[in-house]
Amino acid sequence: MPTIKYYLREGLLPAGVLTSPNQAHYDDEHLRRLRLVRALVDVGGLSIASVREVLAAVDTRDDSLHNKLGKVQEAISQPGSADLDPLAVKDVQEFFGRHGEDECYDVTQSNVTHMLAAALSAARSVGHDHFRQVLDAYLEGAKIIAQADVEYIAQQRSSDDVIEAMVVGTLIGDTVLKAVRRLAHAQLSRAMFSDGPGDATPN
Amino acid sequence: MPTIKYYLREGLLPAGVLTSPNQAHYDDEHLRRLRLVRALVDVGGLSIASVREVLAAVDTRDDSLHNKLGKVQEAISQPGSADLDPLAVKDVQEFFGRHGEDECYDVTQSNVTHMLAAALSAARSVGHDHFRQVLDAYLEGAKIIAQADVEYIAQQRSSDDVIEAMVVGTLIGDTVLKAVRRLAHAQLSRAMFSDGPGDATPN
DNA sequence: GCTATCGGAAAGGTACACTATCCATATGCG
DNA sequence: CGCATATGGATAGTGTACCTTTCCGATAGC
Repeated sequence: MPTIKYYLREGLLPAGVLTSPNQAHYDDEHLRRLRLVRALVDVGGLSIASVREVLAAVDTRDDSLHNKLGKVQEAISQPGSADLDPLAVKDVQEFFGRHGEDECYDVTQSNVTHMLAAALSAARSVGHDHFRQVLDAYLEGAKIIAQADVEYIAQQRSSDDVIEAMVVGTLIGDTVLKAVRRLAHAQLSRAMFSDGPGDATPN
Repeated sequence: MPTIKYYLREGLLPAGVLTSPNQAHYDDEHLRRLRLVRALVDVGGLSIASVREVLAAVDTRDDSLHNKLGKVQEAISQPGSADLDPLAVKDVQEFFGRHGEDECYDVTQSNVTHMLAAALSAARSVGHDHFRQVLDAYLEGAKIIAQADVEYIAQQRSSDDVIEAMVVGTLIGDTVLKAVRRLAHAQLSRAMFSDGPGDATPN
């Protein structure tokens, strides 16, 4: 309960309707919003400041759906470290060139591309400059996943629901994907290294 | 430099060889380890405590490679919130049943399955109980991605390098995948909603 | 009229990741 | 030899983020 007061103070939740100077009314929409905030913080790992940004983007009224989706995507994608290895930036540009994306993004401009470059930069710094080899396969897998995401989002009725489903699907999807990818790793590791059953328990 | 001292204190870096009471020697291995720690913290988003755990698992000597990989995977997979929606647990079990994984994992036992259940639980709590629809497609995409990961890891020479590549590839790969998935989202959104060029810039 | 509760504001607390200071030793330079 | 500087090791302090507690005045309900 004190946490709710805190979120109200931070502007993450809209104030309730004051029925009297000391009585505010909160409806289901408030509860829904609260749970969304908790999901963003707990599962999405977003900071309070990021959540505020996301909600602001979600609540924007006057914009095309595509643009709004883009803005929300930026808000839910926090950039990595500030200083990038120029070689990593080049890796990203080459990757974009390979897939005809070079005209749509400026690597240093968007949070998403910055995230990608920061990750490859980090890989380079620990001696894994060949990690970029996996990029094409990642995109191939990501396309399948994104297709499912889009299909899921397309089930929503209102465009407000589309936006919210996009936020939830992207952030919770990140975690789901993390877990599923690890399951796939374990499956492959089992297939490759395990001589028989019995030593595949994770503990 | 003060940070290095801090990491030494916290046991994240091995102490240097004391050539004299006030002079310690650090070699390339120390530097490599330091960069690994930085990558885990900065890109992987791991806490200092988690990094310590991961390094302990990495430095374990007496274990089969497969088991060691399993232990390291647990260490780099922090579980979600403690209380899970039982329905979400059932979702995960059904998912496992569908893919013949039901014998290999106890949902509440492993960090990875817990992560998955926590994410689906969060989805349910915000009214997206149908998000589990995407699971099968996620696995399909994840298999392609995991295949690339395994191929990358298999390039390593020593089994120590395999373990390290697995840590780096998994954690940095998480971020890379996050970014690539968002790119795929944008691509699809562009294809679906954009009437023409010009409004596809993220800013 | 009396108590319990609520909204709102301000101060306090906790956890984490550093960072700064101190001190004794000891090395390198003149 | 003597002295400034640097180093390892320990202790204490800093900054940030996310809550939590406390207080206050007003009112709702009995």
